[in-house]
This record gives sequence, C-alpha cells and structure tokens, in this order.
Amino acid sequence: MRRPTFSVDVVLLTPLDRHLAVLLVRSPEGSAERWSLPWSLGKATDATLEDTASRVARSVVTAQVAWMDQVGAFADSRRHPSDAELSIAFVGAVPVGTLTRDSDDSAWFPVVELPALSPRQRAIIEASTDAARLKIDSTPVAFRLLPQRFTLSDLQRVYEIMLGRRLHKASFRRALQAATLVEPTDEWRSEGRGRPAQLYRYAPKRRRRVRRGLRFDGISLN
Amino acid sequence: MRRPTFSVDVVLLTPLDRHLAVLLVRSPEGSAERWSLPWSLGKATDATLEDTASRVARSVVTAQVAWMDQVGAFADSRRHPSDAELSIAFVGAVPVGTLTRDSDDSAWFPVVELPALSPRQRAIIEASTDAARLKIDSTPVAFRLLPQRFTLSDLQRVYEIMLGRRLHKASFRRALQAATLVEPTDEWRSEGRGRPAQLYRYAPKRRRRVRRGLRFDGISLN
DNA sequence: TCAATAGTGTCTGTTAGACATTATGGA
DNA sequence: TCCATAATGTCTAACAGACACTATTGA
Repeated sequence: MRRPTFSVDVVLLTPLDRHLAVLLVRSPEGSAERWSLPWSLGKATDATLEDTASRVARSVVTAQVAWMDQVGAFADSRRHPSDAELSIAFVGAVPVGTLTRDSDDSAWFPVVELPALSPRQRAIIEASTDAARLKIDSTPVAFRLLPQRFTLSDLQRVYEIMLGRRLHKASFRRALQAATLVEPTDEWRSEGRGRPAQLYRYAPKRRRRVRRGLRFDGISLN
Repeated sequence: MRRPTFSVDVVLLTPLDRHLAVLLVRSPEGSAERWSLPWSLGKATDATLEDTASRVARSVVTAQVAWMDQVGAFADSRRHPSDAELSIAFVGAVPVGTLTRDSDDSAWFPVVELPALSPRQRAIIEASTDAARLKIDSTPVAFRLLPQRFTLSDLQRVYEIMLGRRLHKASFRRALQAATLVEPTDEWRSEGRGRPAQLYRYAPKRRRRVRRGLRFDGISLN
C-alpha cells in the first residue's frame, strides 16, 4: 500500500471555563494514543489546503469557525496517526460554548492538560496556540467568539483566555473605546451578584492608524 | 513518471543598496520563467525540512545565514518549477554584501522589481517578506546582517530596509540604549563627508522585560 | 566657508498601569 | 447590611516623535 503524502491537521480552540481548550477526537481502536487532532488527507474535491482544513473543521463542530490560519508544515520524524510523512497544520477558533458534533468521540481539552498525543501533534498544538495569540492580538477576531450582545467583562475574559495573561480593566476599556470597535446597547444583564453589566455589540468604525514605533522591548534575546 | 510530492523553497533576503533584495536562480532552459526561487526536493539525508532548507541555502551562498524560519505550505493550484503539488517555504537573511555562489546563474533582485516568476513563488515571496519583518521586529537578528563592528547609522539602515519604513533617529538610539544591546568601541569610521561615526559591537546584556500592554491600535479591521 | 553626516538635549502628546472611588445589584 | 461586580476618574512613569542644536569631518 502506498504511503499517504501529507495530512491536514486542524487545531480548533475555544475559551472553556477559564482556560483555552482544544478539540480532540478519539483515535481508532488499537492506536497507541487514545486521542488525536482531527485531520484528513486531501481529497480531489478540495481545491486548496484551506478547503481541506475547513472540511475537517465542519466535520467536528457545527458552529461557524471565527477564523482559520495555516500554522505551517510539520515533518519531524515523529509518529503521526495518519502515517503521513508531512502534516500541514491549521489553527482556528470557535465561539464560546460550541459543542462538538460527536460528544462520544470528540471532546474539548484544556491545553494545559492534554492527554497522550503523538509528538508531532503536540508540537502542532504548541505552535498553534502561539499563532492564535498573535492573531487575537492583531485582528478583532475575539468578537466572533461571543454572541451578538456581550458585556465588556465577557470580552475581556475572552482576550485573557486567548492571550494567556491578565489584562488591566481600565486600560482594556480605554483601548477599546479608542479603537471604536464596540457600541453600547440599551440592555443590561444581571449575572448573580454585583452590579449588572451593560451589553455591547461589535460595531467597528473607521480606523485610527497611529503607527507607533519601534520597540526593542519585545526582543527576546538569544 | 511519478509526480514529486513537495518542494522546499527558500527565500533568502539581504539589504542591497537601499532596498530589500531576494536571491533568485536561473531556471533550466525551456522554462516559461527565466528565474525562480532556489528549491529542492527532500533527500534521504535530510532529517528535517529545516535541513533541506539549510542545504538549499548553502548551495546558493557561502555566507552564514543569519536565521531561517518556515513560512508555511503553499499548495494553490498554481504552477511551480518543481511540478510539485506542494511547496514548503522558508525565509532567511544573509549579511549585507553577501555574494551569490554562482554569479552567472543566480542574482539578487529588489523585491519591488521582481522578474516573471511562477505565481506560487510570487506568493511565497510576499508571505516571506512579511514574516521577515515580524522576525526583525521581535528578535535581534539585524545584528547578524552586519560585520562585528558597525555604526548606528548602518544598523538603522538595516532596520529600515528590512522593515520597509523610515525610523526616527533619536528614538532608534534611545530604544537601542534602553535595550542594552550594543556597546561602543573606541574606533571611529569616516565615510566620505560628514563627522565620523563611532563603531559599536553587538553585546546584549540582560533583558528589561516591561511587558507593555494590549494595543487595539495594530488591529486591521475587516 | 559650506555641505553633509553624527550625535544629543528638550519638549510634548499619548498611553499603560496603578489606585481610588462611585454605582448598583443580590444575598 | 455586606459583598461582589461594573464603570469611571485621576495620577504617574514611560516613551515616540518633533525639533533644534552642537560636533566634526571633507570639499
């Protein structure tokens, strides 16, 4: 039997409770690992790699994928469930509360508590969460992970989970205001104790391109 | 004849004159395009994709490659010189003044004046220059594109060429000082007219992690 | 002397983050 | 009433960018 050339592996992320979670599917019986990333080999009906990745994503969740990006090609000599020598990885995110299609054979796992996985897929998840953080940081995709109406605390929580760090509340709101990305509605929501929060909706206005400079800060020396 | 599975394409960049340049090699006679990116199919002696990319890089320049990163997999239905259905792209940079190994069959082209290329390779170059800007911005690789001793104007020029935009002189030097990445030597260099410039060397001290916040600025709305 | 480049000092507007305070509900 | 959460105002340190100025060479 001819060996498959490459697989397309999909890392679907979602904020779950207070952590970032990744969707895994149950491996066929007899595999060394019980779980794996959803993947597929390319089909003739897929014109592009993106098409293949979208098909894989649709096969495991019903919800709309907020965005999807290619992460790269992984070809270390490590074992992979498809037996392919090469895996092209994609990362995407789905809205808060998205359920898996098949609750028996797929589940969300916090990225900090992953089960045994093939080493290559573990590397893929690592690179994918990094890519997701960059994406969240540079484009307004967080809004697509929430319902139409959301509180600013909801939004901040999504950012914090995706970025993996706490944010300053006042700064968060100021930055949001300056970017004119959201609009208050006249609805409020009471959530247990505490003052009810105003609901907002995503309503991006025009850009304020500021283009602020060079930062040697971010440099990670080697 | 069986169709090759995938190629590894390498985008080597260097600052040339006032522009960013990419190394292209002459295509075999009879190709539709005269030039192409250097590429190779994987060999049994290559343990990883990175090894293949390094081998390709070494085959076209003698100089040390300052760094190399994978850009991604490109598989649009576009034509590629290797006839491979898939190309894995890598981007790297070589020091200012690096010559091509074979001056007859390879040459530096400013990225703004590329010759006819296969559409896939054109897309690869586009994505690679973006990746290179990110890299330059976030890690101190610019220093590896200069000789041991360099002037701050040299360094700023490298940054400007790689980033594709002008930088503010005073801010550039302040940021550099704050990051404690360079150290003045007691040498000066006179370059035609004007006051001679002091020579510096790369001497990174420890980091000052400041971790300054969330910026909705950078968001590119869609 | 002039032209060109190197290198610095000062000022200002912006903003991240700290801190404090008020507002408003549920328990 | 107490407590938890929402929302906002003020202050400060950091910093990017503008501007101006001095320094030092070759032509």
